[in-house]
Amino acid sequence: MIDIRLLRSDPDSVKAALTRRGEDTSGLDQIIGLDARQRALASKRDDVRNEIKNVSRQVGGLHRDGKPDEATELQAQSRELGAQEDVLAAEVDELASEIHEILLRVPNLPSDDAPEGLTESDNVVIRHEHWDPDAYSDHQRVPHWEIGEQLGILDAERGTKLSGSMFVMYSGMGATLCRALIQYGLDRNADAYREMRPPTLVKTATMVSTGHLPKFEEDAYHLERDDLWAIPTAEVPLTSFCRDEVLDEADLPMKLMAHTSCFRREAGSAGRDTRGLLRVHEFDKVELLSYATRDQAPEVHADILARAEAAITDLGLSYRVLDLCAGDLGGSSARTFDLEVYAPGTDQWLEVSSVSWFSDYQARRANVRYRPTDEKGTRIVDTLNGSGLAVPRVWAGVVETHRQSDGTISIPEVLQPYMRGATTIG
RNA sequence: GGAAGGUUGCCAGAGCGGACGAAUGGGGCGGCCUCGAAAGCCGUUGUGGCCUCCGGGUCACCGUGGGUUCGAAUCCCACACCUUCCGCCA
Repeated sequence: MIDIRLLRSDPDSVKAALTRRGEDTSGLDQIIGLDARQRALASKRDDVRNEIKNVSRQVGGLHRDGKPDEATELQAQSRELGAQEDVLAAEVDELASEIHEILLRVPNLPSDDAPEGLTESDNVVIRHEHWDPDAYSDHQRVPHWEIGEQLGILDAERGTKLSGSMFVMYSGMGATLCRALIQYGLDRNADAYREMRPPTLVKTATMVSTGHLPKFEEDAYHLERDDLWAIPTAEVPLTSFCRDEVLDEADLPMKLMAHTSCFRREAGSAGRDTRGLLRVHEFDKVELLSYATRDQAPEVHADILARAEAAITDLGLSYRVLDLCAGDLGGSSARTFDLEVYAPGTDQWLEVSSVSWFSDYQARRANVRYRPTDEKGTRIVDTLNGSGLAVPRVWAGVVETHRQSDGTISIPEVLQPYMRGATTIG
């Protein structure tokens, strides 16, 4: 959630920032108007309450002093004030919730550093790593779904039989490779990130905190009977890990990581990139997340990005780094770098990590604060996160990149200890 | 799923209709004492909103949401969560 006080004091800069996203900012004037009315009425309501308190105190005193007649008189007066208060309070509450509803749907202000632009095509490729377009041989030009079928390690048909399209089943060494990637993704970050294993089903409030609700309700699986949501990423439970808590500045930056299943309905993307592992409803991912002060945020952002890159590099994969333009940023993000692995078999760049800085947008929703060591009061933390390793697309990248001329796959050295020492698949 | 008990400030814990934003103890912070420390003594110590002539004023918050009342931490109702027991279960 953006800070309504900023909107109040400097509406033009808020509008300018949101315009960079391509947002329609006409709703903001509505908020400003509602906010002014809300505050005026609230102040009136408080005055009435103050009066009621005073009168009631006097009633108590009169009873003690044995003057019940005078007390009765004052009680009538207070009752009248009470009626006024009810009317005012109802109006204030209604305005407040109206403002809150609108505000929950206003996206974060993009960082000044985020590139100008409105669509995917305006994203800036800031670098390519380990990539040489001419370095690939014909035996690497086989899409992973074909490799998976040839080697019996990916069973798309049965995945569909069990759960429908865009659900997959890994088999044999394919499943082992999944698990290896997960452990590899966790172990290599265990030096600085505390491993967590949060619930995969969460309450509505938990989804609201990250910004996944109410705006993106269609993208999430909802278990109506229990009013629980299947998390689309571990970012959701980890961001709410410290919800409604006040942290010590000394504990920041707090760095957490978790492997979870992730569930996405992918509404509106039917028929797009649906082959193989490019887009699936359920997948595994290792997520890195941090709570930080505003000053610490840039360093943490760089750290998560570096770690995500190193994990891919050590798997022998090529990738590129994108700086997302203002218009292509996720609603909660102020700045995002995407990592895209090059998959030679499908000849596509596959997004495997989104490393984002959310400023205090998510933490204001989640009410995560910290107590600065050298000043009074509390401040809202910043949150940052990124995929340490997203299994299916990395799986695809590994299988296509490391396919050898005999059709087998050579397993990257870093994964071998997690695969019972195996060096090849097939 | 059933039964009982519980939820108060940083922690423990009192309060059970009126001077309670909340006793008392512990902790933290500041000071006195001391070469220094401990002990002791004194003071101080929640969060948030709005307004502010920046001195302060005012409102809200005792699990959450409603209700009763002139007045609710205190009474009533519902719900959530925790603990224990029973049932079920990997």
